[in-house]
Amino acid sequence: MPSVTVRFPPSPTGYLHIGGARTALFNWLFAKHHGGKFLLRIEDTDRERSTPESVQTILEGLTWLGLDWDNKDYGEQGYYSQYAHRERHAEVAREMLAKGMAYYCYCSPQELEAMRAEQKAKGQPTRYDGRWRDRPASEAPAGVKPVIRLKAPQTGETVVDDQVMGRVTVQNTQLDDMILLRGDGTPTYMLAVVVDDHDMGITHVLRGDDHLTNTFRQVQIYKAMNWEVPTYGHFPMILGPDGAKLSKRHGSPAVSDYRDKGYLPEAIHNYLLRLCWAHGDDEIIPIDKAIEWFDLDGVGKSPARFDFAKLGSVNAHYIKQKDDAELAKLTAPFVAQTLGREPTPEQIALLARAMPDLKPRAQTLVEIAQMAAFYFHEGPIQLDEKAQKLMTPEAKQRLAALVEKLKALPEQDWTAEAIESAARTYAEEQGLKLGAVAQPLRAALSGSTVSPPIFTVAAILGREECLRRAG
RNA sequence: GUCCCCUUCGUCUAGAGGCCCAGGACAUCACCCUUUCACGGUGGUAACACGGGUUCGAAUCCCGUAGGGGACGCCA
Repeated sequence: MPSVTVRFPPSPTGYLHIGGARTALFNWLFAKHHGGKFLLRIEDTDRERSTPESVQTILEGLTWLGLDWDNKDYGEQGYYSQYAHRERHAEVAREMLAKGMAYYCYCSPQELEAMRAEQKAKGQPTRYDGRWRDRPASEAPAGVKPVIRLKAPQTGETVVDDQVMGRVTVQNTQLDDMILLRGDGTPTYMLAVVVDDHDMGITHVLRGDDHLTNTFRQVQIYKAMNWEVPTYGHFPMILGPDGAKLSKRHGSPAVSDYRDKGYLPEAIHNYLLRLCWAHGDDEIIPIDKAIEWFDLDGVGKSPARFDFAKLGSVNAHYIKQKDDAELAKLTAPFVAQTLGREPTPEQIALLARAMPDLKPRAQTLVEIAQMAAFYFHEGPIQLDEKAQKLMTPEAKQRLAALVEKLKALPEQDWTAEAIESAARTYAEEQGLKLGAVAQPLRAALSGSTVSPPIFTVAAILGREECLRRAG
């Protein structure tokens, strides 16, 4: 058995959340760092809200991020389904019942609701009052399917030595007798997590700190079963740019949206890694370094806000670093969007050639695609407003004169250097600045006053296409 | 309401009593490079939430206040 086994347990009720991705990443990194295992468990005990589509989305998200789990060969589905183990969960609940660590409670949901309403009205904390703790089953109302509740300790305290938050203590009077098994015989989250974590041999439970208070209840279950309690670590939450919960209002909580916006998985990695975690002054941390450096002592305690500007700059870094041909391939789907059709292999090859001048100008693949759109334009180029303004009669005259010079360049001499040299010579002859010649050419070839270096553009575009556009 | 956690530049963070009148990154501003826009380079603005202690000395330790977040479901 490896010394470290961790898990990522999403509930399949929607997309893969960016916060969930961060949790998955930290677990994955922790496992890799310690030579342990990273397991995936789908928490699908809520049959109402769990969907197979959501499972798919989550699996895709993790795969896109390269967070491969080590139990891919588990069962038919390739992951551990919590629902599939419901019998085991029920068995554990019954075992606790037999040991006197749990009891039947015959309260109806309405009754519990009324109890809470009353407590709230009195300004008391809302907790189950243990009314069925010692009542014999003979007093059970007819027709009610009882739940099984944990007989939790009523005195003393429960302590968690959290690897991130430190030692946290809660008085047992703050906790109540939680439900382990529902009236319909299905396990609650609290029971299922503990049983599965135990059965899967989980050594470290690393998750968002929204689970910190759940931990005390879970520890009580371990104690009742006399099982070894795992090591815990709770990461601070990721908040939206305004400090509120990350939502669709600003940016998005869905990992798939970042892929669709043209972010690279390695950039998401690097950015997420630096939220609540640091290794000195290091900012750009490739995956192998992340594995080497990641550990719980580097995790901070305070929540972090999501900052799109920084994500953008990290993404820009990884774009610049990426191989041109590969980048062209990754950009192709986005080109298809702006183009309205799939780019041809020739167009992708052209994109790769243009890439050295495209990639330092972009933060996302979408931006690359937009910037490259003019390359693929068919028919006459539409000049944007600024370009039109630039095209004064004099500018047109200069362009025409330059085109005449360029016509003298044969196909095999159609290089960026030769074109630039022609433009420079012409500008010098006329006593003009280079820009006075280059800008009209830029407008004619790209339709804009802004583009990658125009002589390179002209070379990539080719003699024929250039003369067509500028002529 | 009860309990738990958190609090260093706008943002992410370094900092584990003297190395800090606080360092890096992003953002921002200026300059340089330059055919446009970027990239890149150089420099600047900018923070220890507040109030008490402890100490020769506190961003670092303790207490309180304020603010933020989380949990209190037969959801996970």
